[in-house]
Amino acid sequence: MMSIGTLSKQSGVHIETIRYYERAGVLPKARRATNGRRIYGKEDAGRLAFIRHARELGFELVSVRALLALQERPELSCKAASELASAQLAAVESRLNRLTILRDELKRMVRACKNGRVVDCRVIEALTNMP
Amino acid sequence: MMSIGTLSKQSGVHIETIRYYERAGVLPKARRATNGRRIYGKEDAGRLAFIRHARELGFELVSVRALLALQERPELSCKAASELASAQLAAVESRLNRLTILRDELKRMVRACKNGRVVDCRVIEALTNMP
DNA sequence: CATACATCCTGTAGTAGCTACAGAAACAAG
DNA sequence: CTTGTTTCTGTAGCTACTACAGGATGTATG
Repeated sequence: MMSIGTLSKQSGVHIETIRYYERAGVLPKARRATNGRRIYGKEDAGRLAFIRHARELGFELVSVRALLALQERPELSCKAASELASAQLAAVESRLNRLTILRDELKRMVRACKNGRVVDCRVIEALTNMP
Repeated sequence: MMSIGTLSKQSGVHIETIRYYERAGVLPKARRATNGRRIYGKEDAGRLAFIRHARELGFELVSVRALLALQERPELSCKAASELASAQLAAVESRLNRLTILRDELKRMVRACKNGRVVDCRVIEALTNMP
């Protein structure tokens, strides 16, 4: 049981953003105290942290909702859940591949620099022609 | 040497977005034909594809500019380039870690489903308490 | 109890990064 | 020369926030 301010501090998400997420439907309508203020439990902090990570990883709110749906609809058939998860999995693996390539190129540059050599940066070539 | 339409088809980036990138300064001001239309070379397609990948990976345009700067300023000292690359590298590795965790959880769910078991989804827990 | 200050509320407006459309000019085909 | 496509500039709309304004409520202190 905590206020929106406490939740904000705990999750690192701005108060305004929390209210926005409620409006946008990625957070459920918060329970209200008798004075009208929003009250949250600790599971909300988890959900919020998840949304933040997913957003930072490049998923839009539509995809975040899809991922959250996996968590919150145990009545979903195995098949439906698996299809949802598979689709997200494909997107995640594609990102992973490209991030790995980018990382390797950045690493190469830093390493070359340590050896005192002039760096030639090929981040563009590295990512341009991707599978 | 190609028109904005051809570049758009080749790169998969909308014409309007290409013009927006020029305005936003992630693409250089395009050369113009005598009739005023923009002309591009094939290096522009590469740069554009790179921007698109970087954006999909969750980098904002400010970071994209930083990455592009690495490529396009050979006059940068080894130290400066290395610092720029290191900073981006840290951001990339953080994303890689979280994406890997998310992927493993999605894989686990799909696998459990194949075995006919009811899935319990733990994507939230997986990403909530991250280093 | 009164005053002060923090926290919350709703609502609206601003920002980044696109995306879409309107209206005009230029080009290309028949 | 007409028709249709492409491009131009400019503006308006969209998503996902972010930042206020103005008001109500809560808490701490003299």
